[in-house]
Amino acid sequence: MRTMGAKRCAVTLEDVARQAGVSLATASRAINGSARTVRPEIRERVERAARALNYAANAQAQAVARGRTNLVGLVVQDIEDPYFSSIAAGAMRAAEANGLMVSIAGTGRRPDKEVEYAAALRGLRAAAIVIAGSRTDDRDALDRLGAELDAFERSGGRVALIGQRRLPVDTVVVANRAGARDLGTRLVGLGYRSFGVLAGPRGLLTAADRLTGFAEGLAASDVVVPPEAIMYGEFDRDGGHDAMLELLARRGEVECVFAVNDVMAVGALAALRSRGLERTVAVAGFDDITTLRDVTPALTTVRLPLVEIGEAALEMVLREPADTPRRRLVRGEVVLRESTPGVRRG
Amino acid sequence: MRTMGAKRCAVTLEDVARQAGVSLATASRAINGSARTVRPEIRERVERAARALNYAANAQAQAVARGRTNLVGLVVQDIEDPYFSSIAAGAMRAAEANGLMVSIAGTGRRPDKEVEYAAALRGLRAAAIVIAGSRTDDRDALDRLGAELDAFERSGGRVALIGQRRLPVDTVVVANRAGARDLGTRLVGLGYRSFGVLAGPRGLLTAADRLTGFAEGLAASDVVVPPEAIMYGEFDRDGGHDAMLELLARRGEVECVFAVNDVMAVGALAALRSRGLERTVAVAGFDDITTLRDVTPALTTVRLPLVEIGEAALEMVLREPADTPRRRLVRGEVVLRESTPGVRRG
DNA sequence: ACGCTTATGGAAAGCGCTTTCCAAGCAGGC
DNA sequence: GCCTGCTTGGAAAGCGCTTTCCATAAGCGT
Repeated sequence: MRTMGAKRCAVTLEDVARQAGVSLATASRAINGSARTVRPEIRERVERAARALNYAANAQAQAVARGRTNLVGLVVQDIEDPYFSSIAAGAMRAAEANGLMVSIAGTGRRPDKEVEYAAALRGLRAAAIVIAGSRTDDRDALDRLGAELDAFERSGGRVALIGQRRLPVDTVVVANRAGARDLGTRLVGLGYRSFGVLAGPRGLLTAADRLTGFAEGLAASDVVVPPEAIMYGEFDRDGGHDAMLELLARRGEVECVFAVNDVMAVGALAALRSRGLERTVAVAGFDDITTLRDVTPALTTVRLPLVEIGEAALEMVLREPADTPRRRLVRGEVVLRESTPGVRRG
Repeated sequence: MRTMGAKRCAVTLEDVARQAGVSLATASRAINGSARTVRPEIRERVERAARALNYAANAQAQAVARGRTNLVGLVVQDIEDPYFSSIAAGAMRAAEANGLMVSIAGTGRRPDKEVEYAAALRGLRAAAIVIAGSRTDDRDALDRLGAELDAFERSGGRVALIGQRRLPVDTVVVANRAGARDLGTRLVGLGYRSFGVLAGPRGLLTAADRLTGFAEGLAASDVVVPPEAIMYGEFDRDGGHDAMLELLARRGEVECVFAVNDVMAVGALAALRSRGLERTVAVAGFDDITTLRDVTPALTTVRLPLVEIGEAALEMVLREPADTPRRRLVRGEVVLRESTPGVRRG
């Protein structure tokens, strides 16, 4: 661990107190808020001194003395991914509204990094941790995360998870399965009968839930996705692109493809375009990423209120802890656009 | 400011020391690194105790005692904006490589928020601040930011700016003007003669630089953008969309439109599409946002290595301070795609 | 005038660490 | 055997705050 070398030589509260001609205690009470009151005249003097010296209270020292922080940690997979950056934006907005600073860490989709950062945040005595996580099915990583979060909670911190509903802590549950089910139903309603799915990585529960839900939605109308039309791959744009090409190579005749997230769907669209098929094969995604709203053909998808999800997680963590984990369910809403124009069957 | 209520009751170093049967000093030396050595046998005992108690050193207390932090602050306008989230990703990557935690704040494009967060980070005794900033021409806000950063540096912190080259601190300078100039030149080379510009907000220097550079690029070939074809507006997707519509309403005949960033360009494309003109009017953007690489027609733009910019800023801030501010120049590279197919004249 | 409550300033004891400063133990050189 | 010098553990003094706990002064009903 590299740390900075410069020695700090900042203005301290003692400097302020001396300058104002009062005691340390009084200065503290006047400036940094306290149950005790200070005579207005003196408070004014202290404040003036602080301003003159450009005093900024040492938050670390305050944290040590008070035994609490105004720092919350947010752990995401990849801040560059619009899914996570929207969640982060929501969390940051809620944090700001509550006077909290947020520290963000990116795990690069490695579950063990989640544990590592959780430990770091415990060290920082963060007031809370929000993990917008991997939803892996790696039992071992999950257990270690659970243990770490447990230690964090026992030491007085609060925890909320987004999406990950397998740990006994407050969670914002995203109805991936229900959303995908709705989508499947609507697509069948549009007349599609032959489907492919770009299913993302095998171990990723989010992806698996969406696949399951989608299959359920189709099954309600007795449509099935043939196993060989389910292509696994990466969860990103290139993953969608490559999976699409492979699907095309394997089975030419699909009418409609469901990519388990928008970014993959866009990759799929690009792949189809490269074959001149972008108006022939219908494509649907999931998430309704803002930046992707202007692709052509406009993407049918399931809209998730990502910013609100981030806010909800942070607000959850701000409330008094409940004796039993809370869940807050967030549903997605199917948005049909031109990428699934529907079939006219003769 | 709202803070968490729970009192912390975490394992302390004293607990570890007692459990290991050594003094506080020894425990500290054994666990948290020190110049002094500890006999291997004792160190082992301490480490085992720490593990048994699941000890996590209180980073706040360490910071107070040591007088330094491993926290760096990153101030961006809007983490949801892919421009900033890419920069953040780069900065976070570099931070992680150096064992630093990063705290991110979003200003929502309000310059006074930058000052506010800089002050908060000074309070946190952050090792460094990186501001990916507004580049406003608001003199007053700039002065206050300068004063705050000055105080921060004097108290031992390091500062780097991205884009903002008006303050005497280390800066990653983005060659907006040169990039736009190149773009202008290339577009003229493609045969375009009649241009419009979607110029973003009036007070935003980034936007202004890109406009200026673009005009210079055209001027080299004696092409000018008529003032009434320069549309000001918001710096986002809707800003581009609306400005495009207005431009269309005002002057029907432009061949090529330059939007000062990609997000606006996509908005413009959407506006054109709504008029059936997306293949008639050429569009160029700036930034080469990853998520936007799959729009159709593929967007001609100036590629900025955003992730590297974030990394560069963080690395700058990690180096020993120089007596005179460093600048690191980052140039953009024109990428011609189908949104500017070129004109066949004659 | 008296006791009693209430307001308000200061001294000092923490908070959980790091880092002197001391002292003890031990090897080696004479 | 004594002094020097090195290693290593512990006591204690901070780091910059907050928050008791005290002390003093003022307000006030009787």
